[in-house]
Amino acid sequence: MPRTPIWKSIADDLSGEIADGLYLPGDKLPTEAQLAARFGVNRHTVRHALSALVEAGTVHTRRGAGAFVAQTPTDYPIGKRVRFHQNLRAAGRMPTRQVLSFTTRLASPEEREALGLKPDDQVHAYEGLSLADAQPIAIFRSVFPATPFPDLPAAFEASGSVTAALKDAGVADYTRAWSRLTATLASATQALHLRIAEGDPLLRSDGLNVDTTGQPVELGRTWFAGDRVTLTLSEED
Amino acid sequence: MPRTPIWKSIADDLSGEIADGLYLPGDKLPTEAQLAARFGVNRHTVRHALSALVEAGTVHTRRGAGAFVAQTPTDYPIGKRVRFHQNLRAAGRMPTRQVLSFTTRLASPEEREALGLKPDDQVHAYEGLSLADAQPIAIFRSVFPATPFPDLPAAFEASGSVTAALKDAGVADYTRAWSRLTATLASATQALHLRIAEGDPLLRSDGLNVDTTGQPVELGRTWFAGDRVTLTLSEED
DNA sequence: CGAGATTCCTATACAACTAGACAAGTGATA
DNA sequence: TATCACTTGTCTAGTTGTATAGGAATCTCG
Repeated sequence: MPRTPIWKSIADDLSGEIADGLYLPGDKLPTEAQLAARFGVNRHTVRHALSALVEAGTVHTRRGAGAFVAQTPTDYPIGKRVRFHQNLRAAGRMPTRQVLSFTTRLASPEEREALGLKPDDQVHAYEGLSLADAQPIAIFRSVFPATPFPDLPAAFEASGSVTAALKDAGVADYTRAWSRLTATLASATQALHLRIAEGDPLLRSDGLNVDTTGQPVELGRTWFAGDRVTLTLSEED
Repeated sequence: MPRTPIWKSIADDLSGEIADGLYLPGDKLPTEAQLAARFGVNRHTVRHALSALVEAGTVHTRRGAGAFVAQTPTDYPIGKRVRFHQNLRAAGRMPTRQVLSFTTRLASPEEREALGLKPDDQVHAYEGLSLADAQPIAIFRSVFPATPFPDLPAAFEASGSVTAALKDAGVADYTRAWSRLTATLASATQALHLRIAEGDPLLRSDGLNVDTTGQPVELGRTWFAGDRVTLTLSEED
């Protein structure tokens, strides 16, 4: 008669309470010490239970911060040609962008090459997180040449939107000059942002946007969480 | 879970950006608070990373003023990697291929779905390696419906080329109906074929080819070695 | 049955990270 | 000059991650 392990019963209890809505997605669970006290077991036993929930995708943990109820993990289809947001909206997801940083700095050699800049030229670098239903989907970094758009940071500050800020700067429309795709592994910080493990696969998409006159406007690089995202290309787009 | 401490990963990121010339000697780095926001960590973690850079002599800090790139920055060696650029459109028609297997079997549910087959329908499965400069670039698996092409194996045996064999079967031309891209990790066997390490990143491309009448001809799946290959999307794709 | 291996759980210690608060120093401005 | 917002330095406290060690129950196989 195989007795059910305590950690399993704890895991069942917790996932039941989560399913009952006792803890909503994003909520913090009690600390391991509190749970250990509540169930009258060692912290390690609680950890075993929690790691089972992490494995199942029910919760996700952040060292030093706590364990949090995860959003429902699903696969997000993303079209290439269509705008990222509209695509997710169509799929019934709530798309969000979270700004991580917006700085002005010197351009790297690769950025100079792609944007056609001179050695001392500066760029605006915009980094952020793309989320769907509060689930991180991708990390992006956009780089804009600073010379043609000196007021971009201010305009971005005011409107909170890059597209709006670009419009203010006179760029009504732009098109994709090229896209390049490759696969990489998540670094520790990338994994942290995307709430995945270090070494998980990422789909990296690089692209250059140019205005109607062919002048480079934006050099973008996006890292998609490989196990959450599928990039779809269809002939119709 | 994080094999690499986050502070170390941050330190690597920052020293890489300094090496890339984003910040020149004497330049001020973003404030600890800004970096903490960008990397999504606590300020203490950023401080840990910065103190490692100070230790290494890359930057120096002044209380109340900021962190500055040291005058004698240690430029670090850039590993020159040869990257193979591959157009997604042409991906199915690589010059040098190595046949791993050519079998006829029942279709899987996914294959039935994509090719529009009935439960008992059979398919020809063609697996192989794509090579460039005698180096394995990708693993591919193509699946053809057996009913329209009963003689494909024989024709392939004779000509050694799938395109030629298809032509014999009356398919003069075909086009790509859709492509789906995602990132995965290399399994042990995949790693062996591609001569990479298990757990290295792979770029997985799924695609369906249809003939001029819209009839499915080939369902393909290709795993590109992420370290070696960049997929380029032209505007027509 | 019995010995060894495996699983389950406890216990301890330390490293990594978060959180908040306050002191000390800088730089710009009135 | 005095002030004030901002930045770095330091401190305390709490939480999760990992490593090690060991005891007890259970499973496996000769």
